[in-house]
Parts: sequence; structure tokens; C-alpha cells
Amino acid sequence: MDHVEIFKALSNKTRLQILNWLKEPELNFPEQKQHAGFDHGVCVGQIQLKAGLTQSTVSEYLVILQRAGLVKSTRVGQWTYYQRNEEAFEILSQMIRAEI
Amino acid sequence: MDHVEIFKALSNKTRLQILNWLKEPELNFPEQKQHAGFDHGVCVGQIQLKAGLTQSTVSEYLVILQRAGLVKSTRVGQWTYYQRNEEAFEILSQMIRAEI
DNA sequence: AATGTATATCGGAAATTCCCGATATACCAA
DNA sequence: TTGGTATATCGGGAATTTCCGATATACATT
Repeated sequence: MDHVEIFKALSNKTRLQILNWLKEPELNFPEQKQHAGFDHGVCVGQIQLKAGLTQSTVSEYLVILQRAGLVKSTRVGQWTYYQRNEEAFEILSQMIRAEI
Repeated sequence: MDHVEIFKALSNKTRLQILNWLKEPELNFPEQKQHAGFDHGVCVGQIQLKAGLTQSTVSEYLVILQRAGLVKSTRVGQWTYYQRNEEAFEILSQMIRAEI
């Protein structure tokens, strides 16, 4: 786990917002409820709508978060669902308390 | 407290090292012991020697860490001593657990 | 006052990040 | 197979960060 890579992933307002939105998918992405549940997280299109940036930028941001280990992705049909990796935040919290 | 500013400050290998060195000044900066104690932290020159970067770069990095609230500085004579702001790390750890 | 030392600030070249539009890939439906 | 939708990747202009050398500022000593 590369500390610098994690902090870089967190050094962007939009990426922090995405992580925050993914804490409560039902609340922040109500539109997805009709098409799919939230079992595997939220699909890129929904996140893009809320972020107000282009599809390519949001897709790239999600890859950055995933490479840092902060989110996990699941492919279902033509959709990719992203969800938080809560374990990573717990480890990061401990790491800041003990290692940094 | 600006989250993005804090994470940007932590997104650099040298700055993470400096923060880590400042956890144990006696161990990491033994040379300073003769001239001054560690009551107010470690002076810029000592940190620069260990970092192996130029004086201007290290001074700038310390300002970045200070603006993020991660270190505190004390001016004594012609020296500026920097020490960790432990409270900030505790708050950051909690913030990652609860807010992010 | 003049000189020396410690730190801060300035100006800039190179590298990286931000965010875009265009295009490629993957899957689904008719 | 053809066309439509969802996501990923590519290429790049603009902004930011990295790190440097030069210079400015602050303090101490003589």
C-alpha cells in the first residue's frame, strides 16, 4: 500500500465528494434504485451525473480511487458498479494514528 | 481545516519522511542535541541535511506542512524550530473514520 | 556599521495533475 | 449483423507541483 498514492487520490475535491456520496448510495443516487439495487455499489453514469464532469474524467477518477484501494468495482453486464472499500479507510485511519 | 490542502501536503515522499523523523527528534537529529534541546522541535538546517534537498525546498515544504496544520513552528534567535502538531493527526484520523 | 549565519521568498524549468473531446472496447437488443 | 448504450482509454491544453539557484530578510557577533 503506497501512502503517497493514497493521499494523492484524496487530494481532489471531486474525488472526496464521490467517496462521500458512496457512503449513502440510496440517499445520493435515488435514480439508480429503479434499474438496479445497490448491492454492488453505484454505476459510473450515476456518479457522473452528480459530479457534473465528463464521462471520461469521472471514469478516470474512479480508476485513481481504485488503484489507491479506496473503492472496489464490480462489472455487471455493461455497467461497472463502484463501492467504498471500508476496510481501507479503517486501515488508513490507523496508519495516520500510528505510522505517519 | 481544508481536507484537500491536508492531503496535498501529505502527497509527497519527502514531506512524509520529515513528519516521520519529527516523531523522534532525539533519534533522528542527534546532532542538534549539542546546540539546543528539542523543546521547540528541530531546526530547518538539521531537517535539510537529512532530507538531502536544497535549503529553499525544505523551507518551502515545512511551510506547506504548517499551512496544512500538521506542524507548528517556533522562532528562537536566528533559528526556526518545527515540531509535529499531534492534535492535527488525531483529528485527521477521526476525520477519515467519520467524515471522508 | 560590517560580516556571518539561518531561514524565507522569488523566478523558473521540468514533471505531474486536471479535465476535456475523441475514440476504442464491451455488452446488449433487434 | 447492425445499432445502441455504458465504460475505458488516448491525446492534449491549461493549471499545479516539484525542486532548484538566486536573492531577501532577520538575527548575532565583532
